[in-house]
Amino acid sequence: MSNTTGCAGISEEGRPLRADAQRNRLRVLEAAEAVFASEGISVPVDVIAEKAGVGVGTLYRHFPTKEKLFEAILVQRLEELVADARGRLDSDDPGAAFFGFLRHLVDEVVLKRDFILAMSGAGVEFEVVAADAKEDLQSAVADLLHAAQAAGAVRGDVTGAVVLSLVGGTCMAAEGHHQEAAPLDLLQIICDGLRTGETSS
Amino acid sequence: MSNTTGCAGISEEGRPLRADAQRNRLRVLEAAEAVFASEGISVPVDVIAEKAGVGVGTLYRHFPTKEKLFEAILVQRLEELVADARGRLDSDDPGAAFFGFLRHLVDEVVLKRDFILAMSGAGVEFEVVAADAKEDLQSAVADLLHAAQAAGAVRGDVTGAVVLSLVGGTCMAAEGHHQEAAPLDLLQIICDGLRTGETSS
DNA sequence: GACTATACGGAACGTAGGTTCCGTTTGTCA
DNA sequence: TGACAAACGGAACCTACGTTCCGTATAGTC
Repeated sequence: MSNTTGCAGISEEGRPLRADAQRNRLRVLEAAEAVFASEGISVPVDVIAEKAGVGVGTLYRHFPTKEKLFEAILVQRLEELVADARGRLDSDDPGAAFFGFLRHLVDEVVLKRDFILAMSGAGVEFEVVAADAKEDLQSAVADLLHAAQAAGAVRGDVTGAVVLSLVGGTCMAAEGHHQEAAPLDLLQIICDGLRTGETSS
Repeated sequence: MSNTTGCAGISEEGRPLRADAQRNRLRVLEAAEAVFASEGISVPVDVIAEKAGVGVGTLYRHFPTKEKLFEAILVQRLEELVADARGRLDSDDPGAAFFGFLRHLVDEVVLKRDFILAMSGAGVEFEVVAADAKEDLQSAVADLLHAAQAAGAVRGDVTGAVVLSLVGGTCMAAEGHHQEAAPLDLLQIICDGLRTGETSS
């Protein structure tokens, strides 16, 4: 909600941004998105600045902190995911909608290595608080889940948090053991586990 | 195999260690184990040294590098796990043996936050090569898995790598979303997914 | 075209953490 | 007990990285 990405054109205090500033802000965001996705959150800011074709000073003019920059990207991504999830809510096959979204989620996260790491606080130092956006995602997933449960496509004893953890874990695992286990294979098993009737032994 | 832990008593070149050196080496290992487990791999070495009651110089006398120190611990843990897995191999209920080991694995890893992180290369900078030990674990898990599959307790289309990734992911996920999703709940679902007959849609 | 607020670049700063160095201490052996 | 190699401690060093500062460049406006 809180204009973190800046809606590209207006500065923090309402003053309109100069044209070059607007351009650079965008460049930084794009570069950061690409670099974070491919290298992870721990890339030095210089790398981002260079890729964006600006100096670090410029980067810091737009984002007070590396963490804030990352948060801006994170929020944007989470919002996209939420939109996607909401779009599936009025499907007439809630089970397919739910599992389809999980697949989408995994695809997305695997492509953008960075942000699961952040969401799970793996980077340790990063305690990003894109809290609003995160909660939105959680509630959207919970909605999908409940619909799927109501339709009998998913066991009743799981929560949205559990689902998100499972998917997150999958992505993180896939991240590490590079080729060995394809993320979608892992997801398949999890989905099967979610489908099963209640807990066995 | 390759005496990374040092068998406490003999130095790299075969010379016997002085009594105090022997003692300190052990203290460092113990302190490191505890600290890595509770704080993660990124704790400063000073912390470990302090906890061990030695200076950093001493620490470095025994382990040429922070990474090597960690590797020593890692190898030890992996060996324990392998032993545990092997001990379950001659059970007369291969399914229970397999799932029991997974549960043990999760318990262990959750307690020692550090080493899944390392195994999955999440720390980014850490590219620990406890390769031998890791392969041992993989093969032990594969053995358990195959027995369970032969007994019809586990679906046939999964590999040891997949299982390890799933379990690893579970632990990492549980690590992040602290209370929200208990690791054993997550594991339960994964186990159910592994039990199911072959892949559905 | 001139003026000024805005923005830029990148050198410089501060800190954190891994590693090394070396003067001091201590175990071992005769 | 004396001598000496082995080991110790921790200050100092070095590098990496986030962040700040300030002199320079430039978009917007009259």
